[in-house]
Amino acid sequence: MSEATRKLVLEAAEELGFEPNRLARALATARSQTIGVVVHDVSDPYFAEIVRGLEDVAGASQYALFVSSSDRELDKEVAVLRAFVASQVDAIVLVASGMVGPEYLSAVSEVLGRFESLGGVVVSTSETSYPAPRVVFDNAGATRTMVEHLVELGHRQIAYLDGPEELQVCERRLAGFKAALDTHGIPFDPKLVEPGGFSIEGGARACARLIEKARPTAILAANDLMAIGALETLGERGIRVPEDVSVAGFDDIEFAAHAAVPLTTVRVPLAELGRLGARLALDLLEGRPPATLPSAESELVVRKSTARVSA
Amino acid sequence: MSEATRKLVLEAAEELGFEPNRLARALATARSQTIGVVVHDVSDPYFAEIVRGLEDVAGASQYALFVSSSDRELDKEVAVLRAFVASQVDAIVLVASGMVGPEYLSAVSEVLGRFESLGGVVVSTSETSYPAPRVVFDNAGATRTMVEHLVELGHRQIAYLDGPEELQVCERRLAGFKAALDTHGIPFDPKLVEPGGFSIEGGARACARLIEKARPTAILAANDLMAIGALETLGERGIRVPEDVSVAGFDDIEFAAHAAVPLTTVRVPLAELGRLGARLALDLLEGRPPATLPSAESELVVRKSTARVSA
DNA sequence: CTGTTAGCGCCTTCAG
DNA sequence: CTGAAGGCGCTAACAG
Repeated sequence: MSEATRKLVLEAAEELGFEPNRLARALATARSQTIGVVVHDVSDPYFAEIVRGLEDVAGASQYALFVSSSDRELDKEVAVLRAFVASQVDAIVLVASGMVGPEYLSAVSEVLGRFESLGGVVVSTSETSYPAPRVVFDNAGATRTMVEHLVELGHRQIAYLDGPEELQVCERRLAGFKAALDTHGIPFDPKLVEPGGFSIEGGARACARLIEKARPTAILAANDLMAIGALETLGERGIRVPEDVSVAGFDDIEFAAHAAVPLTTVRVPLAELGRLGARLALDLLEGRPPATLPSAESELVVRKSTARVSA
Repeated sequence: MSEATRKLVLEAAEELGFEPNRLARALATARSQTIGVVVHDVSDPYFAEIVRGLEDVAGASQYALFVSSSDRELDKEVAVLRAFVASQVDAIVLVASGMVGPEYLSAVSEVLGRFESLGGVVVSTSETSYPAPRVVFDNAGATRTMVEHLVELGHRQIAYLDGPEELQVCERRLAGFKAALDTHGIPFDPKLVEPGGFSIEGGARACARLIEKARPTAILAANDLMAIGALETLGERGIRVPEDVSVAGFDDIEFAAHAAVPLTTVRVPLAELGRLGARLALDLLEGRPPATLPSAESELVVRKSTARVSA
């Protein structure tokens, strides 16, 4: 075939919008240019923002993203992971926090171990016991920072609205909470901890249960969604925020600044977490030395929902 | 091979967690069990909720979802669509609203037309000029309902915070706005329309520009995000909602109920839109007669941000 | 009805 | 350097 013909063919292909079949290419090269992303729930702004970050850098390198929600159920998570490996994704990103307990690790290891031994890359942007390279975020430390803010405002009766206790991220956040109390000589009172779902509704209910049995001067929620739910419950009861009780969130989802009372919270750079996670996965895939321990820093964001303790 | 051997192999496969290679299967069968979803921005709660709905029903039928954001840019959208067809997705779901103008239709048709002529299925859950089977939602009608609510409260100076004018969904919503004014004998005043980005920030700015030049008694935003932005701007200016001015949103994203002032809005059943879209795509893929014109109904949700006009 | 074979579209190898 | 051939893992069509 002459050079001229070659050009003609290429042009014709271009004109006809011909696109090489990625499936066939993937089968031949054992590279699908595809990354599987497991989240707990895509419609949760926390995950949605991370996915966006992932998409931005993965997309720039022509990787397509499979996104699936596990609903914080081990079975679903395993099913999703299985589907990813069956689809020959090049990498899997664990955005969904791992679960506490040995069943999680063993179930997940069974799938991911095989995946990795076949050359698959696994990275994590969350707290998980599965030993994968990860983007580090200090959940415990960030929680301590928040507690410190509350303590500085004079609070000592600090309640904690915990998320789903089976999540490792909740364990870490709770650990930070306890540690902070400890360093400030505040005894830990289990009655001041109330778990609930990681949602507005969950936070609202947990808060309702909490104020039935205790009267804290401050309430720290395990995430912004729960804090927003707390705001709602408090509002219904005529308890003013921050005059009667301070409320703090965690994550700084976009909406935190626009809640009924603008939320004091800890900023977690979600999109950045996603970007770093994707970069880490790409580096590993292309055999580049990954950026030295990619880590995302938190930042205390003080808004209107916390104030000096009154009386 | 004997029956016994067969069983043994199957068991062994099960034990080893063997999963057939979906890529190879896809190549052989020309069915990838994969659906491409184009949204404007996954981190926007509007799209995140729709994607969740899509995922739920597609996942139940073992379809995996590619999700990509176009950022409301034609070039990106075309690139995303091309990538989807190159990936041999079985169906493409247009969640991202189409754009006004002939370039959109021709650019998108070039890719999608080829895709369809090769047996691909295209469906839409949004306003788009591309002639694909779709889940119907009456944007104009829902907007009229909202305007009617405002009119019943005595408002006649109604401003409209429009979204990105190049979006077809905005065109529809604006058309509904104008039509409603017309049926109530309220002259349409272009000064009372201010466009902005479909975001909190965009709404905040548009609202700021608006109140520089006009004093409406009610402000209707093209979506909840913009309405939330308007709430912010109004709050900064000391303008009370709903006492001084009523504000209404559109979509009823989860946060609408928890905004600084709980938003009166129009509920768009987002997750349902996604579910219907996925079902439509699946029906078409499996050659089933699709549900008769799948359509999603809106509902007026009156909360605290709108009130009878004062004075 | 089981067992074999060709081929999906591409890439990589090897020969020319 | 260009061109032909084999194979990626699977399924469909076929022969036995």
